[in-house]
Amino acid sequence: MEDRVCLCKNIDPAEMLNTQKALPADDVINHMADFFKVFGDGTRLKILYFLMHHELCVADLSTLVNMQQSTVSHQLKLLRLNRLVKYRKEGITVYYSLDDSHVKSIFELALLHLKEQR
Amino acid sequence: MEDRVCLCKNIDPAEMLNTQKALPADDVINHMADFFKVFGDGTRLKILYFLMHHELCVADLSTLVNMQQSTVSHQLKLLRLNRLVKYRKEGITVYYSLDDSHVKSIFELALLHLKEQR
DNA sequence: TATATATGTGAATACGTATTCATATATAGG
DNA sequence: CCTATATATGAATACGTATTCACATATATA
Repeated sequence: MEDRVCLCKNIDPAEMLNTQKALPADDVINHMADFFKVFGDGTRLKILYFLMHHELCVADLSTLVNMQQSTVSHQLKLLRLNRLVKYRKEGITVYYSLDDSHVKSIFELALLHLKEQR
Repeated sequence: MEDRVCLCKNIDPAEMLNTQKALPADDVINHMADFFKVFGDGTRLKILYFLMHHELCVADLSTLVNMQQSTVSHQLKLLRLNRLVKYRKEGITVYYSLDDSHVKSIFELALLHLKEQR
């Protein structure tokens, strides 16, 4: 980039500085991006969708999403790391369930957006 | 996958079928995933954030996000295709603005989620 | 028409990531 | 202890994608 502070073609430099200062810090932005990335995959969306209705073990989940158990395990790990799901062990099987109250609202917003397009 | 309809380790086969039927169609799921993918990138998040506050031309946007104009143009195209931003041409310069009422709510939900983690 | 400026775009590149395979780990039962 | 079952995980692979570079396009102005 140039070594000027601001190119300011069309808005007031002072206002631009204020706008820039109001931007969330880079790590916040990155966390947000990571959060949305989790929702940016069909398999994970399906998993989350099913977990909105049931607590489910890995085997049943992999049947429902029609993917290999290994794939589902990998994705569940990602969902766990992002604290969207939690699990409970019962003997040999592991039951997963939602661990975030916002998942449903987020789904609904996305569907709203899609509906408003032709 | 196996040629059985359902492995049904732990939930009732009938209920599983119902759950499976209630899942949005694959193309809806894919559209949702694509929608979230758009938010899954820091540069685009910043662009959207700035457009929440101002209508802005490409040059000013690229200054604000501190990225090359070419990069910003590419990302704006993606945002346009997903109908998240609209533009207005004035002579030689192009002004972008938000084209979706849900962007703000979506940002807020993400921030809520992040706040609730340690 | 020639030039300058703002934006858009195709190709190349480097990096991320979803899936699969093979295998490891953990646990229950004999 | 041995076996079967459920889940987790590392390596490999194939594919997607964010960015940059170089250049094209469009528009205003001299």
